[in-house]
Amino acid sequence: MGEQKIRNMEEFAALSGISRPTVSKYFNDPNSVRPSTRERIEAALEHCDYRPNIYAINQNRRLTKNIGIVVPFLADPFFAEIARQIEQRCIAAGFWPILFSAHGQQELENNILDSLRSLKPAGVLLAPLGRASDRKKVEAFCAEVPTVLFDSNIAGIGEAFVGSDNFSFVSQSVEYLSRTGEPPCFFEMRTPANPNANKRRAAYFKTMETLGLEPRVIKIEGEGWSFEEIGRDGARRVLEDRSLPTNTVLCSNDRLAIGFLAACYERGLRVGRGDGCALRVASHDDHPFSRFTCPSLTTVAHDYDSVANRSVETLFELIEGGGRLPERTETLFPARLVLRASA
Amino acid sequence: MGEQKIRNMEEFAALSGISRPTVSKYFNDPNSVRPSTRERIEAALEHCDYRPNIYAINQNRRLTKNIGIVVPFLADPFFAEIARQIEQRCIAAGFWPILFSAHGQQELENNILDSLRSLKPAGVLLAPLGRASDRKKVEAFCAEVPTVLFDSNIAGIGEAFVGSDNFSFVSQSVEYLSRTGEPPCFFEMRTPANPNANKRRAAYFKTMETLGLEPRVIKIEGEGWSFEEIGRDGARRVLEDRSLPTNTVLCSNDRLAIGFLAACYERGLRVGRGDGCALRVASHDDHPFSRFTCPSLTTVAHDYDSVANRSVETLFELIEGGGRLPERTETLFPARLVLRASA
DNA sequence: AGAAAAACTTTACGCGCGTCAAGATTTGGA
DNA sequence: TCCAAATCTTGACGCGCGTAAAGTTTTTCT
Repeated sequence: MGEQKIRNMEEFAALSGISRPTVSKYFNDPNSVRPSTRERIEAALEHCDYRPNIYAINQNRRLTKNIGIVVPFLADPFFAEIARQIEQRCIAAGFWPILFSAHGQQELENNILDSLRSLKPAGVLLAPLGRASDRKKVEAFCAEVPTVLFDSNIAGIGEAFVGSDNFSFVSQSVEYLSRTGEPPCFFEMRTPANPNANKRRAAYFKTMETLGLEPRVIKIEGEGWSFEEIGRDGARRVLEDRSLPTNTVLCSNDRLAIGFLAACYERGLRVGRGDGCALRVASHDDHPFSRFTCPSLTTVAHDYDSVANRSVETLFELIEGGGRLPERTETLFPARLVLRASA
Repeated sequence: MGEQKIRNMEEFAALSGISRPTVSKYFNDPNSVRPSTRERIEAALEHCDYRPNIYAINQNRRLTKNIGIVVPFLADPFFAEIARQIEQRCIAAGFWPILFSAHGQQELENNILDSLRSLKPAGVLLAPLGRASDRKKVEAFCAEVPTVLFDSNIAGIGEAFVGSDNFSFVSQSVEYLSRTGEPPCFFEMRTPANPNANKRRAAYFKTMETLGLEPRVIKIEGEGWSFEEIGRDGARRVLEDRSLPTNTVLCSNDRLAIGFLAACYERGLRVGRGDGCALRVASHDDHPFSRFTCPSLTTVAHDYDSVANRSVETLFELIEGGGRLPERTETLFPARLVLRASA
């Protein structure tokens, strides 16, 4: 291969002995041509590495095969991991995924949406920043481009939402902790970036009420996406003040918990469920690093696979349906308690 | 804005009262037209949100404004962070960065290179997988597309390399550790994924020799990019066997060290430089999580900023030079020792 | 074997923009 | 004020491919 220099489909068609429109048909769907024709084209492809010009292709299609994937913060391995899974599924389905991260900034999220408009994607999978999102711009975008939201919901925006069931997360952690020791207080940011945090707080109240226990929430200061640092600094203060109402802390998410554990370690507080332990700490997300914390973190896991799968499936349905779904569905997957050493 | 529906540059030109070729000129470089003309065009842009069709643009350019960014493993926050910095610099310079991750797999890296060829990028910033890379394919790619390697070097491939100076990393850590306690043994994977690991081992030998100390290397088993797990499992074995030759361990990189610390914690070994500590552990990279380990990790930091900056600058020079540089340069930035609690 | 169906070839146009050439207009400087 | 330089307009072609229409060949099925 690589002998000839083919400049366009015309030349390639001549080389293969098949007419250009048929070759074009082949590249759109290899199964749409007769097997014997397909063989001749593929034989020709062995002799040169011709590939159709994607810009010319996309210019003449109303819709491209591009799929935009937008996450709020790619430096969080949680998003990197789910983006990876989504990416692979799009490729397997013959689409061209393009990954974007807003890096926690509204301005960047807006720029990404603008870029995506230019790309004329067949569809977009969007995990919005949440509180920091420019709601109107996201809404306007979703009205133009077939979009499925994932991870973080914005009511009424996008053709569908797929995510994890925050109530399932929190009810499991709260029930487990209450059953095996002191009921937990809830440790979170005062102004969380992500709307899931609000749902988790609500679920905490609800579950504590159901169990007949008194809820206690600790709100810490901090802005942005440096959750570990915010969690550590907040924990330092709480431990300094000795203001923890219980010996059991349920963090809103694993990244805060990672910071909490760091603060505990600094103060020489032993965390875990053993006898010599001063505290139990648990959390939610099953962050990729949570199995390597000290102690390893008891948490509640997202069903990554299902969320990625269903997000992509829903987007494909949306694309096949011409960009609209009969109604906006919200799919929530239950979580799974992961017992480790910290609680 | 958003009143009119503009379908192409022809219509937009009519609306703005400027001829289409001049409008085209404006979009290629707003400063290439007379200020009064620019104002009229930009006034028209207020009334409608016209943007040129990028596919039509790129079809008629030999080179696009795209820049490919390829990293080996995006779920590693180190790469996410450096990709972010590179991305922002490209955008600031008017380019379109497109981010790809090989997710540790050769097949994916090859696919990415194929995709990039189709994108006709102005240039590519490539951090190759390293040992797992398909050397010939990477070489063939770099011969076609102006490419700057970063982070991980492959001798002779690409127009330039920009990365960190592994000798600087290791000499600083070894000297510090030897000066303040027992000299370190070197903890690494037997078959490291990344060529930097080999350079670090060599630097360890060299530095130990210079200091007149006997080098001791611990090689652990494991394949792939789950370094934390590999490090933890390797450490478990070493601690179980009591086969550590010294009380000071220098890990090849932070992710191995994170696993090492987890294993120490499991066994109740106190890590740090204090009196009650059984072990000192240090490492290299200043991974974003290394400040939140227990104890926080003494490490040697990449000069992220300089590496990102110089990579991008070098690529821009390459692009301006028409895709070739006078000679292949290798730029190595020194590292910076970061003292924390673990050593 | 014959006819209908399927797949192909030929021819041609259009997509939206880059870019060139020739001529008209505006600008800046003496 | 006048001229050269800079900038603009007009008109036209080409990029590589999608896609439609009309006619031809091949396949499939009875």
